[in-house]
Amino acid sequence: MKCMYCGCEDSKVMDSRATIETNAIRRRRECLKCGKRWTTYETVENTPILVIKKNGSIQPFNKNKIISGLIKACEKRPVSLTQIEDIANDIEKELRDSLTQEIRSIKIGDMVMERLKQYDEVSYIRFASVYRQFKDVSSFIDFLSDFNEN
Amino acid sequence: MKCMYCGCEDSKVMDSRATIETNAIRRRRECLKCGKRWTTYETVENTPILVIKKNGSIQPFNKNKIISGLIKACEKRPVSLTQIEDIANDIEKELRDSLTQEIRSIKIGDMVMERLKQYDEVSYIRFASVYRQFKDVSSFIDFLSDFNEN
DNA sequence: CAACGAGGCACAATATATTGTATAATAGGG
DNA sequence: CCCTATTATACAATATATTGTGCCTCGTTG
Repeated sequence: MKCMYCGCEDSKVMDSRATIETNAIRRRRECLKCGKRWTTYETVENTPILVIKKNGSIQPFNKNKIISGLIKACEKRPVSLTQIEDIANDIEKELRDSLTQEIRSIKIGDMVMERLKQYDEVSYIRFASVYRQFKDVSSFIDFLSDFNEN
Repeated sequence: MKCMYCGCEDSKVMDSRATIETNAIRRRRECLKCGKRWTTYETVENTPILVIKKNGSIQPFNKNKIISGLIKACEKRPVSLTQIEDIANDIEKELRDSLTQEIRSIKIGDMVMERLKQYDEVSYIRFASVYRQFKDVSSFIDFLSDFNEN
């Protein structure tokens, strides 16, 4: 592996240990040229999560779409960015764990609502009212999906 | 490494190749028990970037703080989420490449302004005007830092 | 539709990583 | 401030990964 300091092409492993969950391997590497050391992690490939929108088109899942929607819904409300990130991370984790190939955008909309309700009723209601113009709540996530192309 | 399918503790490497940039190693693994295969990547550890706020306190850099600030500044403006992400990613990359230990929040504020100006003058001006109440532009990033604790 | 690039698969010879054991340093929690 | 968890470091014996070559498939592109 290339040295992250001098750019030298070769490095050797000084130590390698499994992490607690054994889901990753931590290695301590040393550059063969400059002798500097650094740490690497070997982790399972993050296969993109694909989302099927209501019109049938497919888009890669984008956590920031959820975050941006929640930021607007929670403006001036006691929901911190950290909590918003938690919600989005939690949803991503659940989607990855589900192992389902087909994830429908309607499902993601439901997951956002379900979690937001637990954090702040007002944001939840605002969330619903802001997007009242949509036929149903699930359309919201399609709106988020479209945000990319505006 | 643990099998991502059956949870078995052991797997072996079938194939390992350096990626184009030699910044990572891609391995093809096979579970010794269930025989299923998957791909892993060994990459350099993402060491947290630490930001020194104006009052001297230190916080980990959080890309989402930049994104959330830009989302508000670019509402109803022709700046897409993708472009906002590009700005934030570009800043993170520059910070990582700088190898500077000390990154002051004022610097990040400047970097955001500099890039936003290139994307959309109106958002840039709004950005400046919204935060006019602060003594100077650089205080904005401290505001973002505080968003976590609101 | 042909060309191309990327990824998956296989094999064999060689070089290198892994693992246990042990000590020290550091950061976070109580 | 101490206890604990995590990471860094070292060493030695053993097991395993790496690398070149070649072929196939799939998706993208001109």
